[in-house]
Amino acid sequence: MPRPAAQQKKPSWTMDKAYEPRGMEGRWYETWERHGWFAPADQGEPYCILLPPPNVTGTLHMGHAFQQTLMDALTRYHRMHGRRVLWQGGTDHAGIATQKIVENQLAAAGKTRHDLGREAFVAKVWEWKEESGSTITRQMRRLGASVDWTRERFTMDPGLSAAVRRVFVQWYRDGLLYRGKRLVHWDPVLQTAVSDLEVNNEEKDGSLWLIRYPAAAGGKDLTVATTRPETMLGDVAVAVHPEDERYKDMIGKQLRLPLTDRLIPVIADEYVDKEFGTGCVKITPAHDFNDQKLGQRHGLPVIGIFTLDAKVNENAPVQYRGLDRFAARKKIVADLEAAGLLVETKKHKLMVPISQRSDAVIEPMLTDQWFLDLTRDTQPDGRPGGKRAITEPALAAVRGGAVKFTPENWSTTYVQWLENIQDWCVSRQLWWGHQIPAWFDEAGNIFVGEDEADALKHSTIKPVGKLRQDEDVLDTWFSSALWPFSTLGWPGDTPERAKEWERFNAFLPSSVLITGFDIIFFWVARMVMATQYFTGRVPFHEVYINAIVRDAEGQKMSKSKGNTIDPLDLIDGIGLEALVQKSTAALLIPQVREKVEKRVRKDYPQGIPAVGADALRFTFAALATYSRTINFDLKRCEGYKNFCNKLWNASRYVLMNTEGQDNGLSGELEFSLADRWIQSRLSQTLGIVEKEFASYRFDLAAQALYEFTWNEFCDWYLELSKPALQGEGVSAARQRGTRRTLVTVLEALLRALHPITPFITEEIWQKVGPLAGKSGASVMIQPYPRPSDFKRDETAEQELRWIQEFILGLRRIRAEMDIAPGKLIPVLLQDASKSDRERAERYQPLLTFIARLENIGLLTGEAPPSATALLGEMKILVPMAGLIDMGAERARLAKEIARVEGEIGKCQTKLGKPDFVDNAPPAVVEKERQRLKEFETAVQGLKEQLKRLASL
RNA sequence: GGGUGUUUAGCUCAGCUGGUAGAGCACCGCCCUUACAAGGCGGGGGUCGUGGGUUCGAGCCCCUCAGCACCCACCA
Repeated sequence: MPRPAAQQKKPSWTMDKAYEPRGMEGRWYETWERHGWFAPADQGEPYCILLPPPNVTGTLHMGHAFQQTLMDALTRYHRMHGRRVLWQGGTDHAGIATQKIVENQLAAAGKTRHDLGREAFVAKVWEWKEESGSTITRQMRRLGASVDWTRERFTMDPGLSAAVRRVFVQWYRDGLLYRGKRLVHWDPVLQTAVSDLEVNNEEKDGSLWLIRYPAAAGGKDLTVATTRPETMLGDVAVAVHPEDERYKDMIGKQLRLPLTDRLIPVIADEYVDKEFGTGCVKITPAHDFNDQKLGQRHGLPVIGIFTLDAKVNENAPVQYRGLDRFAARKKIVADLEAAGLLVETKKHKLMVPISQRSDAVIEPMLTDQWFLDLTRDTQPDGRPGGKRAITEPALAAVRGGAVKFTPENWSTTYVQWLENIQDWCVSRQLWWGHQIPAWFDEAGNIFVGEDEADALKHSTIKPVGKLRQDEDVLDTWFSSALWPFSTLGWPGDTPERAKEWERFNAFLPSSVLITGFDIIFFWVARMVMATQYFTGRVPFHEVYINAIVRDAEGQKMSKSKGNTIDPLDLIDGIGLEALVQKSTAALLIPQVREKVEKRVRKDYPQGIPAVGADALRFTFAALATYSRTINFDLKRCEGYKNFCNKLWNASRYVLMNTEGQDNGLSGELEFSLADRWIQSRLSQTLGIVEKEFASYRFDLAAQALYEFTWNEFCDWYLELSKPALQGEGVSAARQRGTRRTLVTVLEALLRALHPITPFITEEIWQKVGPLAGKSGASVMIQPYPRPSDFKRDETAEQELRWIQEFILGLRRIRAEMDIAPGKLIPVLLQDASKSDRERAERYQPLLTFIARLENIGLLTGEAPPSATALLGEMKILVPMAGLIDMGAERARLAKEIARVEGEIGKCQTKLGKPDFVDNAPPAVVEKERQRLKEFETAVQGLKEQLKRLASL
């Protein structure tokens, strides 16, 4: 068959034969960024997403990549819908993490931060930040994240720091920030307080020691049970339950505290559980949260026995001083035993508080700290608005639906935490961070203000001597809590910043926050609290809680397990040796190294193939169900790379057939059935995508696009277009119609896929867009396709279903009868209805081409021995004449009959129940009857065929 | 102790208001057919964790139990 001239010549289309992501991705990203297309448009309804600012110390991990893929998909999707989109990016100064990195560098040189002094040390951290702080933002670019980098912020920027000071001062002046000597979670290694959220409780095997405390004067000795014998040096009482008959007579009497010369009272408190241990509890208010409360109730003294690095201090007998708390424990237990006071040592499982940052065991420690009041019902001076002024609005926002969680049940987690919240310890004994805007005079008076002058101005008292600024800095999350408004220029409602203020009004509240459940308390709740307090607005309308990324087996990814994957290694690929090297480089313990190496070699015998950013992104989208974990499987990722390749090759086909041709941009157009069908299917698909994007079901949106692309566009439409373009006797108008459909459907599909797979769609769109009559520099600034852009056509869908069944029936015969794919076969139609005959006539060229038929005939008279396919009541016969194996066909028919009879049985049972017929909606009953009828017709036809074959 | 999620094919998961159990991967055949072997065509495979209830009808709604996972709190 002669090809059109344009195809015979060297084709002008220039796409490589196989999809190759390397190269195109960097090129396109650079182009997008250079053109400023990530910046919000000047008009349109605002849409804003806040990037959870990654730590400047960080590198991109799978969790980031997943989360950012979803954010970018939404950003691009809404940008293409003509909205004024801001994806606000930036990084977090990450107090402890960052300070530790620089301290470790110093340690390598044998120095500590104290050798440098505060100013020089902080300067050094800034230096490090300028050098290394952009690693993660570079990596985000590789992923395609369309963050507006021109407005990137850092939590220690001057503007954000000003916001931090303003907030601190305002809360202080509103009576919600206070300083006090309180028991806090103390990290003895980092030597700073941490908040309750930064403490993990881990179950450990420990002991329960029973220790006898002798009676001082009369009465009996009491035996206490403790998991921390060393704290006995700070004991101030022994508590028993007031109703405990065993000890009632001892209440109010004195005991001799072993190893010391102190006398302590026996007190009664209902806090004590009679059933646990011995029913006698030693009370150490300085080093236990419960004991502290109890001590306060009873007006007991507080005796701290540890230094800030958790060594025994001068309050203890001299022989224990200077011992580390664990060494002290050993010695004390030994000494008690020697004194005959250790009654028993039992094995005991207990929860040990561990610092998230250093893995050190937390020591409750009495220190001066700043707290944000989240619990008091009234302010100290009785001013109005003090009734949980910060937390109540945050609860109301979620309860009232102003802030909506997806999946919805996370709101329960949020609400329950806020209902039981404790005051937030916001001060940290670090150098890297926002230094607290408070000053002390030499008499210890506190002056709070945005600067020293402001602090003095607002104070009613005269400072004594020189002022000295509080050495401490604020918890990193303090500035993170302000992110929704500090990044938009707050505080700054001044004329010279009018433009910025306009943005503030446009983008606060932001549209949706995408984040992990692990920081609902750390960050989400605190943003709601702070933003409402200072702006009167919620920070965002919706919170989408994304899943945690696990490995293919559902295991948590961790470096020491060796099951982490670097998203960049997926994008670029990595060889086995390089991967082994990289996975083990940071591991210090030889056994762990060995284990990890083994695992890597087993999991990735070939290393990791390069799949490109688009395939990785598509994988994330496809995995993004409402489930709370997703298992990342490399296999799945490779599958989506194949999808990209499929799209690539389909595009090559389209270009091959349309480039340099008359694609019907003008002139007479006639759309074939297939043309109308694929447009209808696309319309339907776009409807699903729209719905699923709106509900954050990225998996379903991705699935709809995947299935349309592969199962409908490629598997059917492209095949159906072949006879239309290559077949003989097809009118020019009709060929134009098909070419027009090829380019318009593909062009729209590329736009539809762009938010998920930005690079490949851009690369192809550059070629396909113009053919579809689109001008514009990039697909990313084109309008997103709408369902109404393509016509739904129910008739075309029905017609095409008939064609598909016709072809599928014949394919099955071909496959099961083992007829070569190229072999032309004759077909006879039996019991064809009028509409069957008309369809067969109308689509004869199409069917002949696709199913490789010799001809289609209508059966007149007796049927020859044939293989049979059913299409409704019609039988499609392939006469056997040398082609068909009779035994195989009999077996095939028998199998099919058995299947249909099974269905008939089910239908009959159902319809045989009066309950069903009488109670089910008539439409359902009718549908069931219809099904039964169809099955009966089918089975009858099949049986006839079987009988005919049997008689031969 | 309080809370949440989860249990569907060999594996990983969909199944949205109850009405004929699906996908990808893996597996088994046939095929290098000029868009694509990173592919095409065909096929096998599930009593939906257990026990009950509601309903004409339950993978889906209610209750029981069990397994798995996570969060918060915590008795020294």
